[in-house]
Amino acid sequence: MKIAENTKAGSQLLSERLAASGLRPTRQREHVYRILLQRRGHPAAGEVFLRAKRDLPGISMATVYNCLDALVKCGLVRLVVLDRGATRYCPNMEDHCHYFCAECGAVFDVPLPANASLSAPRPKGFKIDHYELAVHGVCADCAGKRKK
Amino acid sequence: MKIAENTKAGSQLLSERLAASGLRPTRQREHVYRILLQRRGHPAAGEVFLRAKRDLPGISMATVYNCLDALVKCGLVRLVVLDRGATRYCPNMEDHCHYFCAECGAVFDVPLPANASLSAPRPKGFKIDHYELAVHGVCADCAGKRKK
DNA sequence: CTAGGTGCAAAAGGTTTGCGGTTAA
DNA sequence: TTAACCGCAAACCTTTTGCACCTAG
Repeated sequence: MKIAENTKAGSQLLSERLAASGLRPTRQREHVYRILLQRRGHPAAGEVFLRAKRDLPGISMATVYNCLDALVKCGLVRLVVLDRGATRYCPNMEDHCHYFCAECGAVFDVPLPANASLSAPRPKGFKIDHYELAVHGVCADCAGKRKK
Repeated sequence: MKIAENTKAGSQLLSERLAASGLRPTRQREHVYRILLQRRGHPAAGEVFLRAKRDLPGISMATVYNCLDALVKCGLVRLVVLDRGATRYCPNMEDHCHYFCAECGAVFDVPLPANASLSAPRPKGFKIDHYELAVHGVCADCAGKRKK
């Protein structure tokens, strides 16, 4: 199933999901969510803030964080941390892993096979919420540049 | 093979590995490495700093970061980021994943099966350096406390 | 001797917090 | 009406940087 990308479907999904978590839909949250959907590449809060300001000149950084947290809380967005730098946000909730280029910081989503599951033993009593698989390395572009 | 834990073997391994990366062995680096080996639980730089000060009262935060980076560079330690909080450091270089309790912040190492490998397609030309698999959830202790 | 490492202090990010004013239900 | 949310600014914490002094090879 494709992620809702047009405005109407996106807004409605957003409202429902927020409501389900006891959160309100607001112009800012809608905007932040749309930015995440449009911009593949897993932007960090700072980049989301800059883009959001284009349409909502008054928006503040604190609000961006509030919106991102709300989206994470209602299950529409995942938080992705890959290095010591800023946290990124990923609106793709399907099972996938992140290929991360340590050189340029690019992130590529790669879907995981439907049957993917962890066969390793788990700590006794540990309640799993979700997995996060990151593959660190160098992307094709950077590998090319490096040779020169 | 067990990780070198006694002082002599540890020091020697450390010297060799540092030298192999063109880095010098120093009292501080040795100390930081030993702290990481002794303290399971993947401490962050701040905690390493506090422990290091007990024996090396003059050590500075900048040096701790320098040491940690040196250890990462020479392949003795891995950097682990799990949330928006501070980066952690893991001296276990065997294939394993991290079970992370979102409630108390505890981290449990779980070895991966020897044949573990990723069957998913990778982005064209991407050169893989290493994987990082994190399982987010709630540990047994916290799950227990939560019920009350 | 000298490149590399250390300690200090200041700065640079990134994220969180408190508070008065605003808004969705 | 009112609890939730916003914008602002300051605080906070982690990490990086510049520089003078020290040390391993």
